[in-house]
Amino acid sequence: MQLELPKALLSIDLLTRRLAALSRLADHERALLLNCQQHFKCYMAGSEISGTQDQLQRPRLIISGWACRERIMANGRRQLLAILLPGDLIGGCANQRALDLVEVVAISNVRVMNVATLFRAVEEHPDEYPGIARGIALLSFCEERRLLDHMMRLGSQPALQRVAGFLLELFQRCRVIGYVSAGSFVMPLTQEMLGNALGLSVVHVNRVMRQLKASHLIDLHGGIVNILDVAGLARVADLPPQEAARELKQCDWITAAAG
Amino acid sequence: MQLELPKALLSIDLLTRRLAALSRLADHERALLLNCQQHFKCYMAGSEISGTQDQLQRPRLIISGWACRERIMANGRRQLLAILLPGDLIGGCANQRALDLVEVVAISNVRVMNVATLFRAVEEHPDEYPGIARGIALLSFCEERRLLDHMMRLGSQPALQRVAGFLLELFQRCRVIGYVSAGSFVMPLTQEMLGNALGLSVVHVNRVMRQLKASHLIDLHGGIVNILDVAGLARVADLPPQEAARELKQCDWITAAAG
DNA sequence: CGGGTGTTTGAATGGCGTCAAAGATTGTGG
DNA sequence: CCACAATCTTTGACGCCATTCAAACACCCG
Repeated sequence: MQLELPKALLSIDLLTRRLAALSRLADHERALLLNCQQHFKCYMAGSEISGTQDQLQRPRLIISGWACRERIMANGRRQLLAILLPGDLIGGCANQRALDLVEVVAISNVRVMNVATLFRAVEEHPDEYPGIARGIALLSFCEERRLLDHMMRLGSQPALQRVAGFLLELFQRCRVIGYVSAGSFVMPLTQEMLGNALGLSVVHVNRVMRQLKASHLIDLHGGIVNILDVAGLARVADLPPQEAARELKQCDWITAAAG
Repeated sequence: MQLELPKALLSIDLLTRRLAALSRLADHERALLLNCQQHFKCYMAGSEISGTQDQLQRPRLIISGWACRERIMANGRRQLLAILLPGDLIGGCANQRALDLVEVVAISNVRVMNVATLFRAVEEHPDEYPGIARGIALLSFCEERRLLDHMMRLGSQPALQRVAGFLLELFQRCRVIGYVSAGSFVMPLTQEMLGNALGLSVVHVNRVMRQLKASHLIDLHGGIVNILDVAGLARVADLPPQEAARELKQCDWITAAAG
């Protein structure tokens, strides 16, 4: 499924894919994306990618690995507000978003690429790159929408549906970026992190996972999640079926390009 | 505390105050705000101010009354994502925010004012009205920050601290717009609505309120909340003291103008 | 091999939801 | 003005979902 291409091509291609799934890109826009290759940077799992202090957030693209936006309360509890996957953007929102003041931490080893020159080019000539501008705005829009979805989980759903909905979201997002094969994807989240994201204790996350496994909805071994029954999972998560496939349009784009 | 001024002056003054608290306004910017008086519209308590369908969200300012952004799950549960007070804006975010796709419902009777011409003027001549543009962006920023705060409550706090923190937020916001007198403000939220906002049952909201009253932190009669001990409430809500007074800068502006 | 980290399971406690029913409050019409 | 309905608040009893504590079990790495 993953072709062996030069690393740089693959990485910028990731952004091109995501943008193209959300917006129409002209040829000169694709060319700009290719020209904006910049230096990479790696972060070890657990290290801070972007802190609360950093005033000027440089726009960066996650190339590989998982990260999260996390806030820590005075009582010491951590809350993961969002999970960031390859193809997601950090920072770079001209009109400051509150989300950009939240600490970003690497979950697994993470490679990011600076996309400051790309952003500058688009900001300075917005009329020349309308497709990219629109795509970037939509990426931000999608993240905000996911944030609201997560808020609904935390406020109005019991543990089982929370976990089911969350796994489904991760599954669909991984599909979009081509990280799902045969219904499985690698999930580098410990159950403690899942708990911190979902407002549940480690122990109870474990129990719920067991329940989902027993219901033959998912399978889970060694950090690899296998979604056995998407529709069933969506039913448990209390999602309208249309909602469950919301990001599927992007997915279609990917699969068409791959086929 | 509330002077008897012509209604129209008071209403546009509300926006001027909020913007001035966040950004420096030049004289011609204040003049623009005065010139952008537009027709008002009233909504009965419980009616929908802005639906999910409305594609083109007109920017509107809440002049009086409370509203909320609410989403309803497939299982029928309501989740109030945000409370909107006089001086808050609905819609009008050029680059679509996901929040603007959430239904806005009037809690009490609500009067809103169309601010489309103001927004258009600022969008078409951004260099001419930098203060207003910045102020509007910051208003949106503040709402997003409150959204994240609320998410922290839902995900990482038990009932008592949730309610305490929420009441404190409402208190501070009411102060900023001059709706607090002698530590009290009118809160037109039923305990059921509080529950829907905080992810708690009506019954349990009631119990927690009783507990807060017994601790002499708040008093509550006939829809009027009296905050007896701000610091104590902040302690219960597990907020760092500095955080509790976060919007106080705006408050200072108001009190200085009133004094 | 041993230590560290993550997973899994049990038992006990408690926070919070549900059910039910009795006040309190407000608004409406006679 | 009172009567009545409707809505909201308050309280008790009960049960379940989820947390906590504790300990055993797996896995990875030096």
